[in-house]
Amino acid sequence: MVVQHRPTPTPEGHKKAYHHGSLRQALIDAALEIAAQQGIDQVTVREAGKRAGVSSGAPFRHFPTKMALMTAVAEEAMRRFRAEIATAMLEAGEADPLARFRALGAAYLRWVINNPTHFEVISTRRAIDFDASETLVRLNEEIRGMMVTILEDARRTGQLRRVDLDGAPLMARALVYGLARMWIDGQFAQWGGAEQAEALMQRSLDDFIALLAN
Amino acid sequence: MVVQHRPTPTPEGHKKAYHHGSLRQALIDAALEIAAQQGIDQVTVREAGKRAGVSSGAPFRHFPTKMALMTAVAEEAMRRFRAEIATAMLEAGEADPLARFRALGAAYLRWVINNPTHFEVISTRRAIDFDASETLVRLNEEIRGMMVTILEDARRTGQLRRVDLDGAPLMARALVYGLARMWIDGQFAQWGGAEQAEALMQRSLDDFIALLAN
DNA sequence: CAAATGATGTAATCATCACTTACATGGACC
DNA sequence: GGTCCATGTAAGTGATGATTACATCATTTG
Repeated sequence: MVVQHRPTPTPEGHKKAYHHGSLRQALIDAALEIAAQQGIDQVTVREAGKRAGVSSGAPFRHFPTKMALMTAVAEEAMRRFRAEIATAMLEAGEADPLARFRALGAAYLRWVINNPTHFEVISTRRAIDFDASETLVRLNEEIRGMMVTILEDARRTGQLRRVDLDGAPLMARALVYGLARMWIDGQFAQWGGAEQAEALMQRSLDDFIALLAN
Repeated sequence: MVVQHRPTPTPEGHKKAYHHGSLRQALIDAALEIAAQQGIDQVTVREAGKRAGVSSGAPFRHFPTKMALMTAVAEEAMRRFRAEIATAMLEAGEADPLARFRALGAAYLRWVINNPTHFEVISTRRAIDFDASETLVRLNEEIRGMMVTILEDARRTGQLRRVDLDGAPLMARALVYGLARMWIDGQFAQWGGAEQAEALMQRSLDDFIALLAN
């Protein structure tokens, strides 16, 4: 269920307050929930309002358009996505660059498999106004930067084969993004469920790293 | 404008016929046109009917739902896509397998860049019922089959490095699909227009082939 | 040839959606 | 206590997918 956000929790038995308290966040949470449960196209402003316990017009006090709401949803999703990757990077610690690259790719793909519709929101930019959100642009750039830095490290320590510095990051991004989108777009369906797909993806990642390695 | 399909052309001066003649194909063409001009989400059954010169209810005589219309649209798009790739394969002729693989990838990516919304229809399966269409399943499998065959040839002739037979095709697909979707999803926007994006993609393809090659 | 038939169109209608407008509520500040 | 204003409600607008009842006309058939 949707978590009710109230800075001053209503005591038991009190009648419903006219003002929600933190409707904005409640709407974002509700939209994330609808997306996860029923898919991105099933998210409606009305339903988000309903789950937050307000009327169909109330959300428009906080978001001028549905796209603005979905953009806020994307920011929340992107924060979670980046957090998962950052955690994996911390766990990878001082491993060699290609091992760190593998950890990053694996964390990326695992999050996508576990949160397909949330990844769809942030990757397919159809429902959001990506460039209007500094947060989205920054977080996206941070994730890209991590990958570039790792591959630079790999090159500096002589782990990379004969690919120039510009070539490897784009290739790596395209591969990981391609695997992720193949999952989102249902092109892994015939190969079984999430576990099997994740295994195939990680194997592809390993194959790629084997090609990259010196 | 939308081409009017009439098996028995109406003589000049005649009043408009009550029956369209080939409304089904006209609707598909109209939907393709709307998608190309205004994006996939702007396609409405009403507008497709309007461009075909019929009322808003007429399309439902030929397609039970909007999804059925979009599935037919996807079939037409997929036919064109496969035709472009098949032509490139013919032109590549008897070249060595990796050169043929490059030609396939380049043709794939070129078509995507020139027909972004049409590729979006067939890759993002959100608006269509992919599995319900034998045509879509077959054409998709044909394209995938071409790539697998080429990479098998490459392996047989000793062109491939140390990747097993299962690994290379998935990696190759994911890379090409990833580049294509990055374009569709607007992740190449900061790097310039279509020409520059195509150059970057083909360079990535070349880098990948260099890694694959023995 | 003329009537029956069925495919294919129209017009009107419905429910749902994003979004708007007019008004109601109640907390914060003086 | 009174005023202001952010935030909510209720009702309504126009677009859309889809349905229904009816109109038209090509084709078949006696």
